[in-house]
Amino acid sequence: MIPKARLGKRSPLGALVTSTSPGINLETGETVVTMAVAGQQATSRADGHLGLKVYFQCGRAGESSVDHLDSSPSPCGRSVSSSIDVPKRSDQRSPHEVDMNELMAAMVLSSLSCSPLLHSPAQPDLTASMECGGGELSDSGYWSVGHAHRSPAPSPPIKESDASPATPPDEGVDMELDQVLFDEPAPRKRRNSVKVAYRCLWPSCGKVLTSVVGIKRHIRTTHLCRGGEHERCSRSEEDFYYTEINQWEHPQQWSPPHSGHSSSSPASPASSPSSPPSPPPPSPPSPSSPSCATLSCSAPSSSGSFWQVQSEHSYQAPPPSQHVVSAAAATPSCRWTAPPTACHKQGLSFRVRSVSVGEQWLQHQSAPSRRIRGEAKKCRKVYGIEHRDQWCTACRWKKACQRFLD
DNA sequence: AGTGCCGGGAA
DNA sequence: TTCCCGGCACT
Repeated sequence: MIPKARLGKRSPLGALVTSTSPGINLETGETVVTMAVAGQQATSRADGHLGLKVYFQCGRAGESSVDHLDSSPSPCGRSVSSSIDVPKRSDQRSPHEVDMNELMAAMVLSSLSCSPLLHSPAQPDLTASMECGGGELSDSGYWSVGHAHRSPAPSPPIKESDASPATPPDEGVDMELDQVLFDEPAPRKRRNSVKVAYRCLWPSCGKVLTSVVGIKRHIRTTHLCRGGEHERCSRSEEDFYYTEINQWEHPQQWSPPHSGHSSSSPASPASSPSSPPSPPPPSPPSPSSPSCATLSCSAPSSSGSFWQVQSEHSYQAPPPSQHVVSAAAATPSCRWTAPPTACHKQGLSFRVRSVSVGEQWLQHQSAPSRRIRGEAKKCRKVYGIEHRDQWCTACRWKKACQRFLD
């Protein structure tokens, strides 16, 4: 869900950035996955159990319309559309084969839509696509390699109820935006230099595993569904309870889970997102519950990308003469709180919150361009509008107050 | 609605 | 450069 209020009038990419979530055509039963990134749009349509088609289209988002395979080529000269038609096998395909087709489609989609530098076969889109397609393969085992070595955080769980277009957790898009907006080649870099592990966030657990499958299974079996009575929670809730941790090649940059700095680690019960001693098992996120959706979508993944992104609010940059509050040195109690938490430090008011990459993008949209509203009294408040002549010059000119600095 | 202040225009 | 203000962001 993109809050329209703070998205800004225009995208820094110069184009309307949209991201539609996978939807299911009720008439045809198709699963349609559409991505639109900065003028590129890709649509993946998985024909349920009949076949799989991937549509990819480059062109302006505004003028593009998805070309179906059997339609004539796009009349738009700037649009290049291509499609990959996976041979149909309508006769009793196992779910495994369906998933493999979706996997292939997602791989093709990823290779087409991502920048040439992103050539890893295990793209975050895979996860999104797979899960959007209705089949999460993580339990089958062969996904674990891709998950274990991909750099982005595990994709938020996309439930069947997430077919609503309101919440597109398209991490592929977000990653692209992330790179574009932050001018940061980090994800690409991390791909080569980071090992990924997954840590259980269950209070007083902190188990670290190297694969999503493993950590999910651990959570599901150990914490959530002891005995596996609920099939449902095994599909949805374990994502809440693990986080991705990046182990950099430089060993000193990654502290073990139970090191002395564990107070800042998500495994600490006191600082974990589900810090209450007995965290109520979060109900499966539903589109009708924004807070739940935000939490569920952001908590698992943002924890993983947390280390890279959480201090990038440029408006938090201290004045030249002041100290630097680094992300790593932030108050631990503020770092791992899922709900928005305000930290006040030496007059600086800033928020540290676990957010998804998309949310971070939104924050970066608004944050750098406008300084945070100061809490100090301003000339207007002190002197009142009737004594405007006593205001500082900046206040008189409706500029940032120079007299009562924050 | 009130406030802070960015961006931009006029002098 | 100085001064002013429209309008957005935020509370």
